[in-house]
Amino acid sequence: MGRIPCCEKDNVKRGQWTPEEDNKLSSYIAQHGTRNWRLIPKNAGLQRCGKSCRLRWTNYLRPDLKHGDFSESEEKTIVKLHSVVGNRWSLIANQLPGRTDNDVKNHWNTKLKKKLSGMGIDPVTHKPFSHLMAEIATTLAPPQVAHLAEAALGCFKDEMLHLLTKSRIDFPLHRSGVALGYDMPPPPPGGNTATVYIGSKPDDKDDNTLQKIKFRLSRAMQEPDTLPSNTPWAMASAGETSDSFARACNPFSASASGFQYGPSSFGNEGDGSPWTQSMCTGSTCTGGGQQDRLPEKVEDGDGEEAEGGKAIGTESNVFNSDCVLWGLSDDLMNPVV
DNA sequence: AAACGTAGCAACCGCCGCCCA
DNA sequence: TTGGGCGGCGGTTGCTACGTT
Repeated sequence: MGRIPCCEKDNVKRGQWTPEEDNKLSSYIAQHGTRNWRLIPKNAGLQRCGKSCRLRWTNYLRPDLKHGDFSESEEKTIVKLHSVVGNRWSLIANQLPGRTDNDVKNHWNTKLKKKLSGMGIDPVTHKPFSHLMAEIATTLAPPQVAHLAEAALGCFKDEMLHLLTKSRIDFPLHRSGVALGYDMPPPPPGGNTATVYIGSKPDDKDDNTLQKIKFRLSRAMQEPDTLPSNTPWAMASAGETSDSFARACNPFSASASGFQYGPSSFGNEGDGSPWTQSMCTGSTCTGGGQQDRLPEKVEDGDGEEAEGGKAIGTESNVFNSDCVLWGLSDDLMNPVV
């Protein structure tokens, strides 16, 4: 069986577009519009697949496209929306005028993911790595916890070493958290520099740092209940001698600035954590079935629930009550615009 | 200066859902 | 009701520029 290819691959050109091709496509679309992508290359005199033309137009040639770096607010929007809808790039791009899904996806994969990881936040679940570990650890018996700690150490060793010793963190940990929409607690004394340098000479610190990480990780795993609440975000001080790693197990606190994850949004499951399963079931918030669908319409003008709402989350529609909490406009919460 | 590694971006691929005959 | 065509989407790949050793 198999699907019929969208065009005869033998006769179509692939790879980079030339300026001539761009001109042909642009001028054809300017005259005739984008009605039938299959016919466009033929009529425009291009030896390209219709799909390729569509992609070139939507991702590059469209006059309303914004080229260049993403602004802080754009990044913030991406992070916000990603935490809700996951990898629904087109949906996210819809909220960023002039940006395409490809742009957003690339920016996420090349920049934002690393930024979040560097902040100790899992870009998939938007939870602090340490909190994830602590959460898992609470379900395990002590011997398993020890194994988990070892395994985690193995998994994250490279990243941690990179972060802690190899190079400077070239984005401001605390402020970047705010910039990305996370509500970041104030930095620890002396740790409020815009660029944080951790460690000086990697070689003589590696072993020592590893030992510290090991110790803190084990402690965090074994004593999740003793973790202080509302303690400062501590990743920036991971190179210090304090129990910063354990403190990092504590997620962000709630405040009025920016968007935030909050217990009220997702139903606190009684562990004192603002994080709940509904937020953390996977990259695309897939709880299964249709749960990852955005509401087609959350509310109409009268505040009356309209039909077609497809909730994200488990019990309640997070969009219904949390627009304000997330600091998102109604437009953002209603992707069908 | 050359080799190698990495990051960023553009483009491709294949699947999916909608529309229409 | 069904099946084909088409556009849209997300994941992945490949190329290029830049940085590091």
